[in-house]
Amino acid sequence: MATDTLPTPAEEDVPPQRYSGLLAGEIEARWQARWAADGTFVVPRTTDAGPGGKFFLMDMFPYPSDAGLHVGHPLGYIATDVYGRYLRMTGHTVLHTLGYDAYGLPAEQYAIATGTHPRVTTEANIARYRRQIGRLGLAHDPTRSVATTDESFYRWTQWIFLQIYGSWYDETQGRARPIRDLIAGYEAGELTTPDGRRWSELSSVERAAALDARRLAYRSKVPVNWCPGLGTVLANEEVTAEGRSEIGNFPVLRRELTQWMMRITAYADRLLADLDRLDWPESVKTMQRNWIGRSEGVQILFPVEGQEPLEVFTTRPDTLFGATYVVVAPEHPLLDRAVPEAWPDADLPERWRAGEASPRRAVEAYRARVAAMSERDRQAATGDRTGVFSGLYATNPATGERIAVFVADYVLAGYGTGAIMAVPAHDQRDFELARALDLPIRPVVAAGDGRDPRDASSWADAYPGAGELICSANGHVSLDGLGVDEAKRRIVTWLEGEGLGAARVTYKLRDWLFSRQRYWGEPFPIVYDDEGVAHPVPETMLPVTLPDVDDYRPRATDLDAEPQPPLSRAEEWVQVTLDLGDGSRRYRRETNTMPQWAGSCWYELRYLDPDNEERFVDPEIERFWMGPRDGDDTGGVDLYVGGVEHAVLHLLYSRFWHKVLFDLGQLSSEEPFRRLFNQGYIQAYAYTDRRGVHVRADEVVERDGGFWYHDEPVERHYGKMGKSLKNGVSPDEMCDLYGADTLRLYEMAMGPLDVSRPWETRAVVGSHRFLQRVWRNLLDEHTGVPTVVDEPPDAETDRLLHATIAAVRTEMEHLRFNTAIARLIELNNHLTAQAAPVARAVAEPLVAMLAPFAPHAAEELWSRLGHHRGLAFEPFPVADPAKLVATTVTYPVQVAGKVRGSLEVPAGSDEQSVRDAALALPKVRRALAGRAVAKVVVVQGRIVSVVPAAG
RNA sequence: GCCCGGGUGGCGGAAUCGGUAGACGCGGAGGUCUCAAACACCUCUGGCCGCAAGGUCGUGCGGGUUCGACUCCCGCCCUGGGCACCA
Repeated sequence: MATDTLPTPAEEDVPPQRYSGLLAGEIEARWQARWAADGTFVVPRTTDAGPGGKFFLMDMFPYPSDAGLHVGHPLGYIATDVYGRYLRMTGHTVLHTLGYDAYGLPAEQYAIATGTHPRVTTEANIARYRRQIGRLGLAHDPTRSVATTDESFYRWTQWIFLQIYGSWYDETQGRARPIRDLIAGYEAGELTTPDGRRWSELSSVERAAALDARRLAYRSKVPVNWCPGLGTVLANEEVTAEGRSEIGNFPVLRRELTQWMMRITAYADRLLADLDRLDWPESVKTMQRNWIGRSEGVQILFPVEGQEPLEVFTTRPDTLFGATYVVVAPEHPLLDRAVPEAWPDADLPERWRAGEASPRRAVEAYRARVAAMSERDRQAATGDRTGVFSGLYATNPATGERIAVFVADYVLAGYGTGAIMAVPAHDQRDFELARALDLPIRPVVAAGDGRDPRDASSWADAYPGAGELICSANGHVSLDGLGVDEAKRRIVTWLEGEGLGAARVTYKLRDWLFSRQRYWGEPFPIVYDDEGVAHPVPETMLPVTLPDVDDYRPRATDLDAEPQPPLSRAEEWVQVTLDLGDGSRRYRRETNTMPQWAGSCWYELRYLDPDNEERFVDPEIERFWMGPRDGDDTGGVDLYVGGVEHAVLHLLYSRFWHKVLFDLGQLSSEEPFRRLFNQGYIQAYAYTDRRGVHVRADEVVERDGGFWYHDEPVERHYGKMGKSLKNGVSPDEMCDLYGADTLRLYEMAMGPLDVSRPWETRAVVGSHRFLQRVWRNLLDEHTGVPTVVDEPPDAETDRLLHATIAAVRTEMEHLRFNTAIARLIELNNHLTAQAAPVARAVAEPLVAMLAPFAPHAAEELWSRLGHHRGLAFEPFPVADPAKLVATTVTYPVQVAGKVRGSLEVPAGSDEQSVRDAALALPKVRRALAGRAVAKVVVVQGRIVSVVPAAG
């Protein structure tokens, strides 16, 4: 817009000391400089908080993107800052800082596109974030702001990796232990090696393998999303629905590759159980519970002709008599060795054979087809059930029947045992395959929904519900007539007695794929010897620094080649001569890097002790800030605020690392985050013209019930704020226009913290006007001199002040900043309406209460009111209980449930006098219209309800 | 499909041990100031009927409990999010 070409309006019209955006900007710069110079918010490296206690306050740290901030980003940061400032004013020692999650893909992709080193991009982005966030006046400790890309930080990320690598999970003790205990256990014969041989009989390579089999960080061949075009594996969310890479649109295949894994599944039960001890939103706990996916079932052995018995997992052992076939996952190892060369029977149904000449060919074709599909495709294809006969037969251990073993993609290799007993009558998926391949369906639970309980031929779907067991007896056990739960118990008892099965708990949670074929991440502190055995890099040699390379691109190779991470081409770095205790030898470094989650798994700990060069965190300091408080407390950060998008991954991974470190005696706290709060998001309207192209949202006007862009009608929708929708608003713009204090106040006033809401730039002026009015009530707008008087306030104002203090304190404690602000506005509106000089005894508490929200303006007012010490550590006002007691009470009076009048009586009036006064009200008498009074309800201090007689 | 949230004026929201629905803010209308505009300030602002006094309807929909229901109970509808072949 072209305002800058118009004559400047007469500035002298505006009083020089009016609280304008310009003045706010000047004040803010001044106070920020003073806080920085005085080190106001630097937290001493203390382990003594004094009588007020300590508080460790944290935000989820940002990834510094090149797009910079929009006004939605700092919502949580402002909220924690407001709360932190309140806590300081109520005597707490507050630890609050902000670091940067600086490894990540965008910087790497920018490097691929432009050749700029990711470190250059990242550092520039961090600097920009610091400047933008700094303008908001957040009371962070600047000396504790870390970045995950700092050598002094990732050195300890690598160190923690080595701790995990150097540990195993002792199931009997339910905790991680150092690997040397495992070696001792193997040596002493207390623990059996994977293949059962004695430790002393194993070669060095075999010993390494025996240890790797139980390490918490281990290498394994796992199916991954392999993208040959990009030369890397991809995360599921980087693969499109069409099974191609989001970037470049290359085909993505499922492929088994050797990758680093973290044995998070060892912690499944503790990660689940300890959720109950955390003060987290119930929704996040539920998501984690679902993700961990504990289910109790039974593992049952099905004998297979000519083979080892097949183990299946089921949660419905009660339906064992209805198992008419068995299904194994396409990846099941049984298929690698046991599939026969020829069909066992000449007259097999055509559909079982999939048109192939032999089971081996049928299974191979099926496996190849499944392997070519992405996980997504595989799950999308639920409509058409497919499967082939393996040529093998098993025996149902309950009925003794010979039943066929099928291969079908709906059975997943990674869950349970990768094999199921199919009960088509009572499982929908089994039912569908049975219908598709014409397999027998035998009901064993009587359906109570009207269908024929004994003949499934007319059923439209499976019956998964409860009911009475039928057709479920052999010579040794009978379930007939039992309910599902009782039948489960009885069959399990029988199976266990026969040695055919055992109760087992299974989890959906999988081990964590921890390596990436990328450049911009933490190198693994691992080297390999000539035999391919992995060795940890000694702690004293950390960090293993990330070398420079000239090409950040993962190498595009042919389909079958192993991926070549960018680091593999840094030959001088890869080849290393080390003395690991047996003399100098040549080793090759691990060339994968860690995933972006690594740094965020432990950054809260580094905030505590960022300069420590001896340890990742000093134990005393960790105990002080994060240690458990009482019997069942887990310890952890006192309040962690961030978006709900991290409900599962980040918050599960960091819990896992924390627990490992706790088990190893490195930490006193059992959980990283004692209390979690999810803030909502700020979203924004976006507008498209009739071509569907986004137009600049800040140039759209609302008129005649529609939206217009340069006199063209446009359509409005709602979405994320950002460049692509042309609806971004930066905090800088708001600071320029109104000042940071206004922006802070607006973001806190627009709604409860946990609720998402639309941004509305034109509404920001409301918060600005409020500050302007406070300013005008306390200072002369022309001279800037305080106008407050030392006389005491009138009784009404005094009561309102104390009621406000009490209310604001309550709201602040509960993070309800929007209603706290509303109370402050009400108090100030009252002062405005009085149109008289404000008493100092009101002005000062008002300024102090404003300080958490608008710290710069509050400091400025505080100082102009004659205080030389800053406001940051001034005590928050305390309400005088004597002044909270009202002298009169106003009762609304209802007649027949409708409010007809109101009644003011002295506080403490007895019920009888309230009732009499209410009935005497003319409006009440009129509403009664001559009817008799059946009953009068008087709720002390609340309401009077008059019930007229019927008729 | 399963599991969590959430539906209140034109808009963001307030009020839930059941007790005057719409605090506070935006927007809107009118006014003051100004040559004028912007800023600022003042008044009004849920719908309908009414000159007014007042009446009446009203918290997604339909029932219920109660002197009294946004709040509790039953049955729906809509919507945001998470998970999704987990045997």
